[in-house]
Amino acid sequence: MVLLSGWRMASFEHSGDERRDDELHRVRHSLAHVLAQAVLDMQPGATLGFGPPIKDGFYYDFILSEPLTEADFPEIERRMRKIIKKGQRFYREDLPAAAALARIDEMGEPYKREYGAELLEKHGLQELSFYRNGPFLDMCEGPHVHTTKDIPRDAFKLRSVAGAYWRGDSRNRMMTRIYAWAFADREALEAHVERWRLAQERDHKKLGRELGIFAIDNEVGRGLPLWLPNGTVIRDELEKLAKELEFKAGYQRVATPQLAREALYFKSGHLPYYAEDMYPAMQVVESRRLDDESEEDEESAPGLNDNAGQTGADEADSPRQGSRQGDGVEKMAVSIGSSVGLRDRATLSVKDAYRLRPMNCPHHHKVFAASPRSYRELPMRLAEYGHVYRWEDSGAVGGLLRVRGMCMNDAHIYCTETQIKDEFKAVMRLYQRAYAVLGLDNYVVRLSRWDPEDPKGRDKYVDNPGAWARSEAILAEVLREMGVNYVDGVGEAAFYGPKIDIQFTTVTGREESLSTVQLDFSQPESLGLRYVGADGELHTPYCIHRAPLSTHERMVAFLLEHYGGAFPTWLAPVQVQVITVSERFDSYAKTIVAGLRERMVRAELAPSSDTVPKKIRQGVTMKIPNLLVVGEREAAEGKVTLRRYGQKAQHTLSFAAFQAALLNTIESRSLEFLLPE
RNA sequence: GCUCACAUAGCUCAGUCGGUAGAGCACUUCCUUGGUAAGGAAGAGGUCAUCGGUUCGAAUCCGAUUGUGAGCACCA
Repeated sequence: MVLLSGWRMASFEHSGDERRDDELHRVRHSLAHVLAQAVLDMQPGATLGFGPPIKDGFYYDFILSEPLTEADFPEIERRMRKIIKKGQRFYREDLPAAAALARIDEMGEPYKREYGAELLEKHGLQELSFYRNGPFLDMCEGPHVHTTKDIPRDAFKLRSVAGAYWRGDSRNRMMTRIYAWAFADREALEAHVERWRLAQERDHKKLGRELGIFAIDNEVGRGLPLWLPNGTVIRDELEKLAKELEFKAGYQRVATPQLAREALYFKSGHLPYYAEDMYPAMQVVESRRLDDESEEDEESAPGLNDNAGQTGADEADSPRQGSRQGDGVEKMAVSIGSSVGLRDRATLSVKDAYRLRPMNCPHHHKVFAASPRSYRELPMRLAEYGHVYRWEDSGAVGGLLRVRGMCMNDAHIYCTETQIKDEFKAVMRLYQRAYAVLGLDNYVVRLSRWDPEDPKGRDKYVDNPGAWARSEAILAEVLREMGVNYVDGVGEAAFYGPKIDIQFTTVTGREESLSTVQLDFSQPESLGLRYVGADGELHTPYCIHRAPLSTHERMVAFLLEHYGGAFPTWLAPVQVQVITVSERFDSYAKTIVAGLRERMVRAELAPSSDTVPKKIRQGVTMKIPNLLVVGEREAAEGKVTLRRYGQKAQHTLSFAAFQAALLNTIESRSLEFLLPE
């Protein structure tokens, strides 16, 4: 290896950042270069994007002439190991702006060129750094290992190939991204892969099928889950919990329809801001037969598609609307009324249009508006587990996490400005209580703010900078006063105001919002909500939107993964299963089951034709929390033998004692079974 | 929506070179009455996602569509 002038050995530089200087970080970053070298070796014309280290390894983005698939992984890995074995040294060179750009031009890397120019111009860098190892040259800020021999050859594994937009912007070209795991040694890699494999076992889609929680049928529709009996039990229990907590917190329940006329959604701001996320309109069409001789109304026939003309929606401006037509949206528009004989000579006009609701708030606002309100009624807290429907992108829909029809633990709190903080705190306490009951503690609180710099700003957020600043300050104050740690989420706000979101990570490593509390300074005004203040004047209330228990869909998905399907007794679809040692004890078992069911315990008798081990196995497979084994010993003395899920130790106790303990466990929603002293 | 992969029984999967479909579990019936993770036997169950093409012949090869998964973008 000839050391070019200007190049120095990589290991001499230090960035001063402790994490970045971390050895594993260097190894991962260097492996990304080794991967790129191997891929360029196989496809000499490939173009490079970014190739950074990530939390469990690294990736590299390419534009390839021939698609790579996972079938190519063994060959790529083989070449990578070969490169590592060569002991290529990493050399660094810093070039001043002009020379750096010339160097990138020589490299023929248009994406590196774009980024390099941006670093120099926007970020004001004076020079750019380059790294070379063997024949591979990359514009890169480092750091790297000293030589490829410093990279363990058996501690990385290519994971998956995926598409990713250049600079994370869907207007840009899609590149091919290769993800890989990488660790300090083989044991760490294998342990990680094993943890990852175990996590897949907890995937809610797998557990949901195995435990009979939900099913999705394509004839019903994508993202429209069917709740099976076991899943419906969990929903009912969650609703019961929410209703109790909300009743105690002074909420009132309401019930409102799942659709409304379009005009409501123009006023609320949903159609101007979120039309592309709503199901298409259901149009009420009026048809009138034409006489053969009078054809003057011919041009009004296209009115069937002329939704905008009727409603004022400027949907032509929505860039996504056009692309969705291929998705069958046009065909889904429903004609109500006289659709008979449309092929005959008839003229059509849209009389009215309805939309499935994407959110419950406009309906609740209308409940508020149903009668004149006084400040004495505030804060008014209106709650409903409301069904909403959203036209999620096809690529986003999956399992219970992203669905097109969902049921939300929703409520809207109407209050005065001075009440906002206390109400927000009360909501935060309510979700903290709910989470404590459910045993959830692995979440992150995010203050979701608007992004005034967002190029799509006007289309994405209500344009009222002063209100944004005030409301964001109130939320930050609430969090500070409550001593809640939170992360900043610029650009994560709702269109009508900032939010406090509770973020969870799924077993597959994806972060999703579970709960949300939002401050709305926009909708009450646009819907003309008013109350009479102490001063006798009309005022507009503030509105807090909140969903501590999320949607049933998302909450059950998280709970399935959180508990690994083994629900605490109060939530379990089957709380007790009775297993008889022989059919001779069926009548005793039936008495037990009937007694428990009389007290609303979800108890069942296992089928009697199976052997005891088989019945135990099935009960365990279904993750039933409490199995009761009864035979001669128990029947004679009115006892039961309790076998708790996941525990070898068993307890034989009188049925009366068991029942009392069980009812206590359920009543208190304990995560553990409360055995008698 | 985008990139890549995948689609065989309710579930998990096999199916060779293109020659007319297989296993285990689950299900049904019968036998077994068994004390802590699969007792035994028999039976039933498939338009190989859909549509089209190539071929004497397609689960198998090609194309389109739909769906699923991973990732990206999106996410009230």
